[in-house]
Amino acid sequence: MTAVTTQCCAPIARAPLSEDDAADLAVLLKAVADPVRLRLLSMIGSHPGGEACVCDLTGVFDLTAPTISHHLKVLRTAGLIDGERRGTWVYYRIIPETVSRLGALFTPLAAPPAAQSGPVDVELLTV
Amino acid sequence: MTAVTTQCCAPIARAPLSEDDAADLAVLLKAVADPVRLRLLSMIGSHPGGEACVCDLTGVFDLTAPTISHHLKVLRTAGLIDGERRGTWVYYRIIPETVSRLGALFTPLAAPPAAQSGPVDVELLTV
DNA sequence: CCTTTGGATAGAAGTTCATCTAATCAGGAG
DNA sequence: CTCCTGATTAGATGAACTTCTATCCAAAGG
Repeated sequence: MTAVTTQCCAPIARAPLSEDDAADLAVLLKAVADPVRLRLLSMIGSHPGGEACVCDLTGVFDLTAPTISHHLKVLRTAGLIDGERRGTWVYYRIIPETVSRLGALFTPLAAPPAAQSGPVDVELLTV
Repeated sequence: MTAVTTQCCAPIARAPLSEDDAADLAVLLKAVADPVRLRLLSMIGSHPGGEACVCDLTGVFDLTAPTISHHLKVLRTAGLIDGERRGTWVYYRIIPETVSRLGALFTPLAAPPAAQSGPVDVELLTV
């Protein structure tokens, strides 16, 4: 266990964020701060096999294919998903490291109403 | 323990998000998807006593007071912070429940490179 | 080769958002 | 009461974002 142990606050509430870190994280958060992209991310992540074809995604929304393509590109540019063409179709899958980076920002606030049974060990990411 | 136990994926990667849930969460995420608001949140949360006066916040940024006030209002409207006037000054503090709701969305993806020692119990929030 | 289908790119239109200046509200101090 | 300071509200402006249509690229089949 190489992590720093804490039982208090989320990283975001433990020390002031630097200007650079805040700018970095804002880019990442902006990528997921959209209903369509949030649903795309969850559809890709929960798809059997861990990956989803674009053709599985376009039909679900009331949007044109280029719009879906645009949103996938935003997620991809942010490093949240990765895509690969195999033959005719393109498959996307989640990049867990980036997703967990978001979670680590807000999570270790522990349980606010009823505290967890024991102290929670938290990786202190360098963002 | 009334929670569902899992050792796999973040909630966002476990089941497709409904349209309504995605819209709700996008509003919350949009509130934190800004460098200034991210820093405001972390400055308020990490301030001694758990609360910060607006006067502590305005000087740090290269922005006018009304702009800071606007950002604080966005955070407040989203339910991430709460403010109270005491005499001359207004003090803001974090609402941990809302912050942890964000963390719960992305976190339980476990440790991607090296798995945690044991399975992690995760509250399955209804969002 | 030509055609068809899946997907991405280019550019435009409408909307949302961050920021400013100016004006307003709330408490204290003289 | 009047003035000063802390903070918010109102309105305007310019940039960024979401979505569209039209076009283009890539792979597979006839």
